[in-house]
Amino acid sequence: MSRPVTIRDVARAAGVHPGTVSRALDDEKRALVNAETAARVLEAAQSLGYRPNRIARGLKTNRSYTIGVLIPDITNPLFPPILRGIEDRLGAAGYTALVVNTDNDPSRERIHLEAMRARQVDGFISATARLDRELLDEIGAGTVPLVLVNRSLEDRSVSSVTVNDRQGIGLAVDHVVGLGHTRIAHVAGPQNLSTGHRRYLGFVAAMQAAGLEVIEGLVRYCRYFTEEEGARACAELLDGGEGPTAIVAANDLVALGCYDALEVRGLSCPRDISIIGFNDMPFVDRLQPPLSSVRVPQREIGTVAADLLLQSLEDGGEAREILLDPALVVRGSTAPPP
Amino acid sequence: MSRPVTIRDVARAAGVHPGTVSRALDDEKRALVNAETAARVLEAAQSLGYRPNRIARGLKTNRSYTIGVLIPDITNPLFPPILRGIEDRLGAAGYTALVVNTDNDPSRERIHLEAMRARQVDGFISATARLDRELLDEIGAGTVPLVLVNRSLEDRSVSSVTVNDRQGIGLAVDHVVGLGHTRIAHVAGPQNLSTGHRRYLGFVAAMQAAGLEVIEGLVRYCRYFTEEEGARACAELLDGGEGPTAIVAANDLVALGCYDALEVRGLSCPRDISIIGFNDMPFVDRLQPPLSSVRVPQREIGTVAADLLLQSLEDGGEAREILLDPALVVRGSTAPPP
DNA sequence: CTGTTAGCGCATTCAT
DNA sequence: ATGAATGCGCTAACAG
Repeated sequence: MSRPVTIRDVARAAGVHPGTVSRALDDEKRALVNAETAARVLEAAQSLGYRPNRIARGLKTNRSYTIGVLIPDITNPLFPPILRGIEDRLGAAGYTALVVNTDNDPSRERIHLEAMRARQVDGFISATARLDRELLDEIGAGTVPLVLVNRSLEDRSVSSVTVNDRQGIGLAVDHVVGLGHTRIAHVAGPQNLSTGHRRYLGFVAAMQAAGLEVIEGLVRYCRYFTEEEGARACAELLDGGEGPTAIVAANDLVALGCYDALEVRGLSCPRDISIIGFNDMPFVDRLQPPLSSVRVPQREIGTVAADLLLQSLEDGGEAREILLDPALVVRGSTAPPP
Repeated sequence: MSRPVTIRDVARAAGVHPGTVSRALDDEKRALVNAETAARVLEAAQSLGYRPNRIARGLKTNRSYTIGVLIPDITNPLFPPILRGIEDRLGAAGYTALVVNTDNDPSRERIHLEAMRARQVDGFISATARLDRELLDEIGAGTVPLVLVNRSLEDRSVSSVTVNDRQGIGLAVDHVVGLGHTRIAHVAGPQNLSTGHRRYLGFVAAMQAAGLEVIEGLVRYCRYFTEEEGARACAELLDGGEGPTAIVAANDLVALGCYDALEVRGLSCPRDISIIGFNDMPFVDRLQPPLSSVRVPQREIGTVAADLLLQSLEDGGEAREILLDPALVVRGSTAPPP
């Protein structure tokens, strides 16, 4: 069981000093070394099957070329494309992603954050809904860059990439308004989550902009972004007696819950009530009826977040907030009011 | 910008030697040190905000507590639950996952594998369809344990966890047979992928076991596990003139393609033709009609794979192959023949 | 029980 | 252009 070959083995084989090998193997410093010698070293390294130990290098250079990625739950269809975007960009730049699921649980977050810091990650990308402010400060206090995904901080102290929720909900509202709806309901997300809250605010703003009243009782709140909560909140809505003709759901999962609530009451979408979601998750085009939704460029969110991080890794520049544009996707779940 | 606090800072603060600090901070070796001293060290570490550098430790101990996870594409709904299972189990054991997407592209695989080895991962979990045999040997030759997910090697030389494809397809075939079908078709997956091939073999075996003939022309092959290929192969099937009454699809995506092909021809599922998928992906229960499928315990695949790896990390035991049981899930896409 | 010493593999001074 | 020496932060073997 042969011990892995080190830079010293290569040095011995090439008949030079380890320091020289280090230089010859470094693209940046190859110039400092005689071309012949360099060639000899390269060849020796090749034939010995030398593999640089980045860990050891990291100890010296204080760079692990590793990025910590915090995700609430990769099982939520929203996150795979984001992670894919992150990973692609990071990989292209020679970085690798350490990925963890936090379930938005502060104690899990803390543990994972600690574990990643201990592994000397060069930066963090967090897609968690609410990284403890305390934890954030802890990170910010250090020199480890951080990029937030799908949320931002009020004080703009850290970089973030988010989709323009307000605009997105505006698209949704304008769409159903254009269809002729006036009694428009909002099944809102959790208000302690920035996306949930911003979408709610966007709904109110869009309604006002359209000259429509936000009817009391036509806004109901989910405690989580789940189908169950969507169904529960939608049931409340339908039992409220205000008779909405369209529902703007805080996201697609919630919209699915609305489908269920309608079905239980024997109502038909879109004949009786139109429903529009948010996120345009995979396969919502195959539901019955196909769900109209607001598409968010998920993969792009990931690539942009990675770019932002890589950049601040290079120049340590200051925090930037990127806002991405959503797009309306009209399918079969929205139609003119009965 | 204060330099991070090291074990030596702690030693100085506690008035002891760095070696002692190292011991006091190690749960396993705390016993070797005076309780009072240990307490003093702990306190000093605490108040200085000491964070051990696992990278440095790894250099010494040759363990990174990091596992490389190779996935074809996290965007494929099959993989998030598996990754989640892996990550949960790994995290509980103090390990963190380095995750990459390979797209089953050998050159990407090689690059990523190299990058992870350079980071001294303690082991690999690969969910890729076909890790180059050469690469495999390269890994196997080293001392880095490897667990394969969703595939195994003919020679059983490396550990793997797979679902019993043969049994799963048997469940599907028996189900439609029980419904009264006899003209049963198989829209098969790529035969160069072990899952695709095993399911095909399983189909043939199950048909024979049921005393049914595998009709020529009622088996069609997809080049990839995608909806497009499913639609294409299913179209071939329908145009073949053999008039199947049931289709056993190699996986859910392929089954979705079959839905499309039927629709194009104005055929109704399940009235004209029954369709059953494989994998039971998220949301297939919400399709129109809800897809009957064979459920594979995806998350469990992940946890078992992680367990296998952790175990071989501990005792270096030999390769084990774990076969997990699938389960039939009957929904609306299967019914008696017309 | 604790201090000493050495060294993991590498990059980087400083000499030469 | 290359060799020598040093140390990143930590653990392990050995003294004492």
